[in-house]
Amino acid sequence: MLPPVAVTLLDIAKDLKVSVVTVSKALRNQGKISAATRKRVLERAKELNYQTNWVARSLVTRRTYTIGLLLPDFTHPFFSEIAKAVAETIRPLGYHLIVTYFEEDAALERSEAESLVARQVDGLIVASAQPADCLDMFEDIRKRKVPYVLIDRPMKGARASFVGVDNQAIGRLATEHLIAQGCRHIAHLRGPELGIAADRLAGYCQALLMHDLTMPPEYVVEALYGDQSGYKAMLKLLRVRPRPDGVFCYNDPVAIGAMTAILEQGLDIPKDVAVVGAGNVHYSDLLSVPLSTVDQSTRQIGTRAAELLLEQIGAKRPIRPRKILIEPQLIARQSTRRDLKTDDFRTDGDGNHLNLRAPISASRLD
Amino acid sequence: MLPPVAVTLLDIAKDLKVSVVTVSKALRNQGKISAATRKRVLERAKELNYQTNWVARSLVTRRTYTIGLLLPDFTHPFFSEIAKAVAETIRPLGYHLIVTYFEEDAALERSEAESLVARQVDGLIVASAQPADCLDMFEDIRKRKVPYVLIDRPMKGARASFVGVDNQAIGRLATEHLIAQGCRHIAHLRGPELGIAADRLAGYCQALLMHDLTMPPEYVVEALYGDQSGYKAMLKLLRVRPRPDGVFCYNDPVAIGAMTAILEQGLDIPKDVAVVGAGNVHYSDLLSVPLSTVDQSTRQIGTRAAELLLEQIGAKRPIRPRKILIEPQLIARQSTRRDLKTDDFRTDGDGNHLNLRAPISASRLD
DNA sequence: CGCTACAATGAAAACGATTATCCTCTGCCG
DNA sequence: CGGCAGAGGATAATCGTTTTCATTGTAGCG
Repeated sequence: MLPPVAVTLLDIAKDLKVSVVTVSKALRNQGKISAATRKRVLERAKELNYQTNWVARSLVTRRTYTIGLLLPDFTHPFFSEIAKAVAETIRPLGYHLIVTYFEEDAALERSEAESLVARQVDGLIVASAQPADCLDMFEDIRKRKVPYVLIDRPMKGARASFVGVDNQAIGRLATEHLIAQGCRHIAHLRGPELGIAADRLAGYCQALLMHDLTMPPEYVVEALYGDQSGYKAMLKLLRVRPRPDGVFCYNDPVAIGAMTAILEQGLDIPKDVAVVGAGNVHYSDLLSVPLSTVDQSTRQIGTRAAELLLEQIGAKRPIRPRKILIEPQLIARQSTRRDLKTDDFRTDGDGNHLNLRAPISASRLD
Repeated sequence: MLPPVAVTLLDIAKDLKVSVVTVSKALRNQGKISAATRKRVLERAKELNYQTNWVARSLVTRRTYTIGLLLPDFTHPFFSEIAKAVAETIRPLGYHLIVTYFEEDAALERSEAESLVARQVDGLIVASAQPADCLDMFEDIRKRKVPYVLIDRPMKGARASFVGVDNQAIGRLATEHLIAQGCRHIAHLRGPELGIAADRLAGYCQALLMHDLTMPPEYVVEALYGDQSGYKAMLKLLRVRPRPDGVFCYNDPVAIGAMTAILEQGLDIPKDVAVVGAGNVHYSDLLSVPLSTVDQSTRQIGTRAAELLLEQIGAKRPIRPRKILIEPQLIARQSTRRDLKTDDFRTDGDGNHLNLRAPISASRLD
């Protein structure tokens, strides 16, 4: 029977009549140790089922091999995919993830950040909801010399690396796709977040300009995040004349709401109105009309952020912050492609996009 | 300017010309300390922006205030909801969550469990993929005296508390609902997992028996997890005569695949074939035919598991393991209710089930 | 043989807290 | 005046590692 509490270096040392130092070195295969004693130590350690006490080790090495992930909500598929990608990237190096969410509550976010720092995480990845003028949280973190990387939501003034999508490109891609499909009256249901929504709007405008299309101001209607608001905004939009024949929606949920409204009015998608969303939420191809969307390579955001962070953690001196914008990709489905019928999608047999149990990202790995 | 590295108790102590112990006691408001010095300490600590070094504290208290969450995949909405519920429950007590996933890889699961234990987590919540006969992982954990709670997938022989759904009740509820809707030829697309799928199948049989209905063996077809397999299995099922007029599917993805197959054959849902799934995956009401399903109160699983674990952590002696089965709830939507049309659902205006950004669980809190 | 060089090991001092124990006042009472 | 109690605080030990540096022992070499 093994001892009731965990085996320590000292136990092994006494057992072998050597010093703790020797055992420690042997186990880490570091420093000068004869092959013979090393072998003895390793064997005995295995027999006793020794496991490193990471708390003790961390105290002296000042490395916990944990990184903190601070998210608005890890239930949201966008963030949970990021979390997974991060975890996947850091795992081979022995890192673990402490995740927290703060539900868009800036105060909670600050206290959680502090708490993670107190736990001595080696680094932090944050999708922050701090108001634009409020940088003290980041100042605090910087003072504590904890490396951190921002994702998804850029923060002006926070001197840290950032990884996100090129939101302007999203707007551009979506709008250009509608144009290519023959739409000439293209509207936009814009989102509420200043930064992101503004960029997508800018991309939309840019694309229109490049094709010498101009739209009346009523063509841009503010929606919020969810489909309810998309539904309402779309109803408003459908009363505008000339009626739009294409809509670029801030995100997929908004697009879903918009589609509901359109169908309810007895109009056809995409014949009467074509719809593009953004985000490629993983069920968007299971809807009654599979939704065209712009994929934001969610996994890549996580992966790149993790890589950047690890690089910073490994570095002696702080590294110059970098800004990485992932290029989005258009995914055309039935809600915009007038040449296709439902069944072409439902049974396209590539076997990926219908499989919910497989890693959701399987069809999007790059 | 604050010191470049973190402030320690010693810094405060020297500053105030008292001992570290005094500072420590003052900050924790414990032991005998005069109100005056306590106040002085607190003030100075705040000024210097002192933060507890949790690693150091953990080393001596043997408490890390972290709990490990070991999941097959936290990208899956079922598990990410659980994770959130757990996090929410433990947060008020100062606990944090270290999450890992193992993608149904039993070996990876074992190594991750070991790793979490080495990190001295105070407890563990596991949705295990260990084969039924393989308990050594749990034995190891028990030997290390780390409390743990199993969720979702029961493990015979692991002497630990378990929280999950009553899968048999799921089968019963779903089948009885179909019967109540007038179906008389009720088939089942069963899942692959022995434990869970078997229970749901048993519930299905039980319900049939109680209503004196008997089915030919061809009415039970094995599907796997995903919608691809549901699609194929349903095609097979549709060739059986008499053709089923109701199907209970192992889970929502399978049901979605099945619906695709049914619609493709030119049949009507629910008129020709009614469909029930299980799980209430959060987009099941956005499908072309909103899917009736059995809700498994995912949040409750997380909450109860966390409560059980905390109780165990707080206890001096190990607590007798408990088994908690959450009662599932039927959610009738259009795929079974012949009295309703699509629009009744699409615009039912309760505002919750359409809102994807709001906490997904908002409509399911109990 | 004496000296250097190096390989293998160990002793002691961190790391930053907590816990148990011990000391020193002060005030009070008989 | 002696003794005692208790409040308030200090000292020392501990948690399980790593790190730095000193101490061996052994071999190589002129």
